[in-house]
Amino acid sequence: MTPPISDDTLDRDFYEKSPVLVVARELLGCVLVSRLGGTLTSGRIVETEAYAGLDDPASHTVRLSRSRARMGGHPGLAYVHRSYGLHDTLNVVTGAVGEHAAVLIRALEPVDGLEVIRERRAAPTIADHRLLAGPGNLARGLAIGLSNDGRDLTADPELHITRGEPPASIHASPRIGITKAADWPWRFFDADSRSVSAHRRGTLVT
DNA sequence: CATGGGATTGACT
DNA sequence: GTCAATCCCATGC
Repeated sequence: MTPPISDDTLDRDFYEKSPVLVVARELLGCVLVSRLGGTLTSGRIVETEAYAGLDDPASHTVRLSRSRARMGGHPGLAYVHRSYGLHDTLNVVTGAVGEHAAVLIRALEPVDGLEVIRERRAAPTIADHRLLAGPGNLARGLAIGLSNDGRDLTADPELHITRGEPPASIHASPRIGITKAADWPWRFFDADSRSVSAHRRGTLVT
């Protein structure tokens, strides 16, 4: 029996806000919960990136048809993308239907299911706090794959996000690994977390 | 149908 | 710091 969605699960109103930068910041400190693969695994979100709609040259929605269909849909739906043929990455659609905005979840601090996460990562020498650092790593650790594209995170017992304590200090920096709009400071991270994926300097936001 | 780029990662110099 | 693995999808012939 899968437990019901809890009261503190982020709802449609949370994801529907604009601009996407606000949602990207507010997701920091929330907890991504997965029961995919039959075991509870979860982590506290410490790093996100915002991708805006058709005016953001770096967003998949301007280039990829599947992304365009997904990101133009309802806020709170998962958009899972395979990157470099190897790694799957998790995004959440935000804003109004047709706005084509999404937030990429880039890093978590492990909370539940550490043993299973470590098995899935097949990385015996990695420190606990680094197991879910990086978008491909967290998807692997929480058993999130391409087949989970389109899940509704506001109503899915197996994949959703719950409210948490916001970080004391949030920094912003340019987004990682993109070539277009590479100077937009749309990556946000918890300045005090050791689980942030890349050690790039940021500027204080809060 | 052939080709090339990409929201990455870990191993290695 | 460099580099290759690997596949989805868009583009062009």
